[in-house]
Amino acid sequence: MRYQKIPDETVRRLPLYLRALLFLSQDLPENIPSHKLADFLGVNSWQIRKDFSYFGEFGTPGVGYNVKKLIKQIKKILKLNVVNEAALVGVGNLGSALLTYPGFKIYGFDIAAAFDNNPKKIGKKMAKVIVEDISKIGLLKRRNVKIGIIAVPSAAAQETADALVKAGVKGILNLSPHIISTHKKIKVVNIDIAMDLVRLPYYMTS
Amino acid sequence: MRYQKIPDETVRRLPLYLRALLFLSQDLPENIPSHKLADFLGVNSWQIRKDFSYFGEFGTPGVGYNVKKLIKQIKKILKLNVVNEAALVGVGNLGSALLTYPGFKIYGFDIAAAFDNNPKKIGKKMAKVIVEDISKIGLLKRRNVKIGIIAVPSAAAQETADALVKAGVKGILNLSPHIISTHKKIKVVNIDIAMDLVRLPYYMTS
DNA sequence: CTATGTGAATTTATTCACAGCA
DNA sequence: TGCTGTGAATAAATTCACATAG
Repeated sequence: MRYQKIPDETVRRLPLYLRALLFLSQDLPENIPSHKLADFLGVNSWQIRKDFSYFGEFGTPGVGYNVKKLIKQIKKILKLNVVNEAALVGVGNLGSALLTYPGFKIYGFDIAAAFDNNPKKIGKKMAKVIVEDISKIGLLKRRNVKIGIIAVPSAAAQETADALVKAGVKGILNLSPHIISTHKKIKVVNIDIAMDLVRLPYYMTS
Repeated sequence: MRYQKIPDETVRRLPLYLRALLFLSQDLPENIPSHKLADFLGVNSWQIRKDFSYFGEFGTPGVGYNVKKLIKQIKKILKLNVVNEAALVGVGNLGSALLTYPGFKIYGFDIAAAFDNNPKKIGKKMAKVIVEDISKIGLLKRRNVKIGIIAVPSAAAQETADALVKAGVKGILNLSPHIISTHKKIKVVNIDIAMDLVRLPYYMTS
């Protein structure tokens, strides 16, 4: 099973496993069996074992998985074993929330730059970064930042994406409701909270 | 095909179709063929036709789909044809972003109440609502609010969920990274931006 | 002719069940 | 005995190809 394509669904779940393991590792024995992790996450144990099996064997029968080793492995698979620097564009409410959110660090993420077009915001220090003028976005190339986060109003999303790609960014998290188009080598992940909110009534009983 | 279970994946895509149609309907002819909508969304036309086919036939061969009728249908399917009132808990950066986000309205959503435990915020008017003390959350029952949005710090997520459910809420959008457990009749949708961000390095080339 | 709607084929993902290791 | 790892079975979703409607 070791050398085959990893299902997309498995890749989607790995971050969830990682988050759970990082949380549980605070006060946990050295090893965790798949069913314990499964219970915590509300999924099935065979799902977890199957997912892990795509990457090789890092569990011990009768014992479980070594938590530290497992965390290390998942980080390696997801390429989180190095620090990933990201640039934020748009320091509104949402952007500010991201800047001040301390939770990215444990995944090896660091928002290393922030841009805005509002003169009132430019130059201000937020969290650890100083907000820069959007026109300076090209500097990302030199700084070797490969990830961009779009938190600008819808109407500016496409041009922001273009500017990010031009600045050498290879992956984009688009938080605007606008669909952006890029070269297909660029990986784009979209989050529109409205899209998830809107699904609730369909599933709600009564 | 008309009377069978609707695939979850189809339900997940319906809001995307709706968003695109609402956007396109601004300056569009009366009808749109599936391939036009598909191009706009970057998906395949047969996917769209298949998805729509689960709900009945509302297209016209040789012409396409009547945009207005289609919007109406999708809204009806998703139960968005009535106003859905939601309550926000936690008026930090993220909560504020949601409160001031005007985009929910077109989906029939209205954040009708906001709660916080910070005395400095209680009583303040934000967007259209006045922030109330978290202890007043029980009043939602009387106001018939069925949807809750959790935007509080991780550590308070579970107690917030419990309070919301006690107040009669049937659907929860959990924006905290904490996994909340509720009665299984309650529909919970989780968004953790970190989980999506973290997936980028895996897919990025070079 | 154009575009829908859908059975059938294919691909992908989930679930099961159990051999085999510690 | 307890738990992993995985082939095999099942289920679900996607893709195709085309009959059919306007």
